[in-house]
Amino acid sequence: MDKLLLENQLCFPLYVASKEIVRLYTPYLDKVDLTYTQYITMMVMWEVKEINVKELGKRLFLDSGTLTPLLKKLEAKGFVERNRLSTDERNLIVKITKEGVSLKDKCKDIPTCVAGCVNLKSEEMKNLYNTLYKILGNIKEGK
Amino acid sequence: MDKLLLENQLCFPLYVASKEIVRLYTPYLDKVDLTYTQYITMMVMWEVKEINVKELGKRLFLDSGTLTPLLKKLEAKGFVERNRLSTDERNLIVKITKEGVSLKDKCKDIPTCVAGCVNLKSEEMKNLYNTLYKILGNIKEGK
DNA sequence: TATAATTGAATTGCATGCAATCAATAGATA
DNA sequence: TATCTATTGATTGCATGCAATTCAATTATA
Repeated sequence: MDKLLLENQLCFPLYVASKEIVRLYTPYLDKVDLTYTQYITMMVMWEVKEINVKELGKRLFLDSGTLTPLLKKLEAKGFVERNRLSTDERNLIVKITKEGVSLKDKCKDIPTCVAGCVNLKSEEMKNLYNTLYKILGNIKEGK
Repeated sequence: MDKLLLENQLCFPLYVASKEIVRLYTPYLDKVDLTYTQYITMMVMWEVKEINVKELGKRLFLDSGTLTPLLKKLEAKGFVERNRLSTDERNLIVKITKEGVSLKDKCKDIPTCVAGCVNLKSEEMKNLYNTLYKILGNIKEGK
């Protein structure tokens, strides 16, 4: 078997599926003025309300090079506030605003819409979910 | 269940796993002076030897906005040649060079190295592969 | 034949991603 | 206290991705 044949790759369909699903989100996210990365960032904000950049990056698997400009844009849109922690000025605290909180309601139908396009059975979704987190665990372990 | 909770997303681990695996490739690809996108492009070239941009884009799920600059870089590195088709000058034909062919041998151990880090059982890999291609099929169908 | 429609690349502009580096600050230690 | 080290964001530079637009070549059609 040729291991350098595209159709024998596992990473390639993963890479493509990721991009294609993000693309599925685009028309829905456009309506609420978010990009996909901004959307998953808001998910964390809806959950925690307040967090510093470091911890946010850990949850999203993103570094400050991506997050800093992204958070400035979310701030410009009025969904979050950015302030230094007075007791340690190195820490930038991101805090959700009222507008940010109310944005969640406008997003409530998005997951169902996208899931419809992906159209997997519940069992397949669970297996996929578990396998992906297993991969992430294995990669982290290997570091 | 809160459908807007990050841990309830299926797309998110897909998105992260894709990025993390691409990151695993990076140190190996650096040694052969390729990026991940250039690498999968070369996989197609190793297989077909000659192809136009349109068809290449279909195989890789990439458009000319990504491929045009990428192919110019591969040309600058000497791995491919770019020439217009004389019978229809709209078509740009990408052709692999001798250097491009011999590059394959330098890449032969990369898939095994990366697979080692991902570290899934053969059965899980097969299931994942099938599920991902099913998703791609479903998305294409929904269009 | 002249015009319109189509096709295939290239270009442009915006949003990531991420490695590497820098700057500021806090904490530890001599 | 003064200095060294570690931590945390911000910045920079490069490589995508991709939608939208433009451009050139070709094909279809009146």
